Amino acid sequence: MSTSKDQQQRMEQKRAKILEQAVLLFSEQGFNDTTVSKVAKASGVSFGSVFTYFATKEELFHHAVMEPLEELKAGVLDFDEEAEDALAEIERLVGTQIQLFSRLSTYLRLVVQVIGQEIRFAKQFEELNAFHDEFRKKLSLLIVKGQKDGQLEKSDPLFTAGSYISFLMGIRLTTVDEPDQDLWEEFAPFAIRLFGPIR
Amino acid sequence: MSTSKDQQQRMEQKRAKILEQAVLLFSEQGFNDTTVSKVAKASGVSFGSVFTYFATKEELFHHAVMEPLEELKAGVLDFDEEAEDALAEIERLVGTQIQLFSRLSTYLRLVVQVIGQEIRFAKQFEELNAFHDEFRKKLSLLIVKGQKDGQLEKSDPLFTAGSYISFLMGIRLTTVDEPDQDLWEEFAPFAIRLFGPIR
Amino acid sequence: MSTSKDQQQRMEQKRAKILEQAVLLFSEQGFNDTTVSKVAKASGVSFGSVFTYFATKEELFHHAVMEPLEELKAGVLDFDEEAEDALAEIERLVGTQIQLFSRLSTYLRLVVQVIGQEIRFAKQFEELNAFHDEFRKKLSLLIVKGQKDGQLEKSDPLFTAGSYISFLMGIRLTTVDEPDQDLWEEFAPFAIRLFGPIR
Amino acid sequence: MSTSKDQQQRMEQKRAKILEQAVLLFSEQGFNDTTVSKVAKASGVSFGSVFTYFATKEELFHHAVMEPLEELKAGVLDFDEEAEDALAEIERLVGTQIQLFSRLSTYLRLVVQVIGQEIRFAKQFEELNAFHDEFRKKLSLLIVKGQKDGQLEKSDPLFTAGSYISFLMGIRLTTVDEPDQDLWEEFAPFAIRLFGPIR
DNA sequence: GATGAATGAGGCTTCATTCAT
DNA sequence: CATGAATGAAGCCTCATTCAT
Repeated sequence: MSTSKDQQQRMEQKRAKILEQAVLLFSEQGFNDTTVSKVAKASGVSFGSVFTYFATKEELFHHAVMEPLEELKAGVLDFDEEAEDALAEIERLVGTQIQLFSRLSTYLRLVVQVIGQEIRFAKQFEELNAFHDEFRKKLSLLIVKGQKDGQLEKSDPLFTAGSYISFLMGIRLTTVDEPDQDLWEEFAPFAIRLFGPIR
Repeated sequence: MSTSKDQQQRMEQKRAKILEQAVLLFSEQGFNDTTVSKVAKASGVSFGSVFTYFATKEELFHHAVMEPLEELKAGVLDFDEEAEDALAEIERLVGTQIQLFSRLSTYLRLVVQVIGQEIRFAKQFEELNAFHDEFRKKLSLLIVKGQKDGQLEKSDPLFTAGSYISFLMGIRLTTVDEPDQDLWEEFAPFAIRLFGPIR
Repeated sequence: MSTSKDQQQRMEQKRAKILEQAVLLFSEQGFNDTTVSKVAKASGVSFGSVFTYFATKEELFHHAVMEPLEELKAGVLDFDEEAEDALAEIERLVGTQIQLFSRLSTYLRLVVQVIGQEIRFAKQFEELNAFHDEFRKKLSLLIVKGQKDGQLEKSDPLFTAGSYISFLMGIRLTTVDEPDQDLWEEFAPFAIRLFGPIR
Repeated sequence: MSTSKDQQQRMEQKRAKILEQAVLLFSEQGFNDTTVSKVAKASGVSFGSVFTYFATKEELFHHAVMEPLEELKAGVLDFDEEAEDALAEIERLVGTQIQLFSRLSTYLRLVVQVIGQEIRFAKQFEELNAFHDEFRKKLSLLIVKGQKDGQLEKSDPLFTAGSYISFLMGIRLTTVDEPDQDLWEEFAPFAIRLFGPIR
């Protein structure tokens, strides 16, 4: 065994540290203004070491966008589209997701960059888009149920779901991060309004 | 008289052409990936001429962000916050503004960039933010009236207005531009829901 | 006319100067050890200016190999393959070409590099090889005539021509440039021996 | 006895393997384009191990040039400069040496690199040059004898010997390695012509 | 002795800005 | 005012060498 477990662990941590700082810097300063040197400094790693873990800056960016996506996916898709009480499930899900978006707010700023420049970041955009579609479709099933049960006003379910996602992203875009207070939660009632709850 | 009116007019046109292409390129490729040379080529102007009209690239960007803002401002603030029928005015305004956003969709992509990197583009961000505040405040007056008149459900008027703006920006962010069909209009009913219309 | 003749001429000269120094440095230090910075300094030009004239270092190398080739071609192919007295023509041509090789000795060191690394410099190698073939074929016509006329001993004409060229290149390889005396001319009699002159 | 004979032998083999691959890679790709990592991979040895056997890349190159030189020396100097029948000895020696050059063709490509950049590889060049001189001098003794005995035409013996060596190196330079057929042998008659055999 | 991660110097290339014509 | 060549700072990436395990 050439590399001990210790060694491997330290490398894993280093890689994680680099990625973490990369997400932060990319999200704040964008791809171009985030130099590899800045990432190295922020991670407490030498310039060259960044390339030990990520072959190119492009690849570093790719991983910075992709790896946290898994957590986002898990959190966002964690609802029951066949829930007995559709409206209640929607209310629950909105609360959870707004919290999630608030927590991942740094990462989401990075997502905004990718979406904002689909051509430049085509590869990453495609993946995000696929996830967007998946989410929208699953959510619209729940919406359909709510409408059938008379809990929600009629409206195209896909557009309804899309509106909700746009709203979430829009908040991310227009809300300045304030560490002390959390404004995100205030938006939950409005999110629910988008679904057209009856009563 | 060294510069005739003709000359002046030609220069005015040149400047406009450069700015137009700058907005397009900046919005598609971001600040860094948009080189002065690209702008020159796209505008059919010599490389050096760009600097005749805009002293630095930074200044070019500044004008690209600021000058179209006037049109946006005019369109967005063009409503009567003391309208007799607040809900009707809101419905009208939503329609108008969604059309406006659809039309200025290229420019708004540029706005997204600025908002997404508030630190990098602090100066421009501040101006956009000021406008955001102005819009929010004026709109909330109308919302207050609607709530008083029993046309709208109760909710913090500033947050309501903010939700609406976030929604608009969110659509801009998540909607891929499709030249042939206009999806924007589909979102109008959902925008109105955010205001909590009664009945 | 945006660029005056003067301007154009100065640029032409600058380009020539850069190329000249590039040939010299590439031939002495090889592709990798010749940095663009060295070329710039040697040419009395700023670092960036090299890229005004040659888009990449690779391109600079390409031109350094290709442009002087024309002169070499002209000089080397300047003989009459149907000459009445084939042997006399060969003796003349050997003298001329040895002088030419002596004169172009710097450039030929560069040619040696290309041939020595056919894979690395595949594109340039191919061109040199094509020229090699052309030269060999034309020369072998003259050799055939000399053999028919009983002036030369029998031997495969293509190999004979090839031997002669190898010999020339071999001299270039093994002869250290001595500015004061010219050793090249001493090799002429041996070159002629390769053709197998009778008497 | 910390290192057993077994251990020593394995190390010896490892070293040999590294050197062999180094010769191959240096000859094909040159000094700079041959990275230590490539050599390690080609030798089936870990990256760091290369430095166990050769302190620096420079030293690895030095040994790659120097060690096979011994075999070349032995083969090339293995003739009797006082042979009874000088011409017969020359004919024999040419045959042997052409075979040798054909066999060592990879190594000789490396030699070409060193000669082609005498300044960069001054140290190695000097050694090759010393050998060149030794060979030339010994060979010229045989040539002198052949001329005295009326077997060879008169000509400066040192230049004659030098011409022969240049010819060999020239073939190495201009002949593309073809694994299946051996073109080298075809050049033997021409090599002999350089010595000016009478009859 | 073997391994491969860590380091940072150095090279190519891009590009905003300057300025002579 | 228009043009585009000249400049050099700054960024990404490679790779020889070091060294801890």
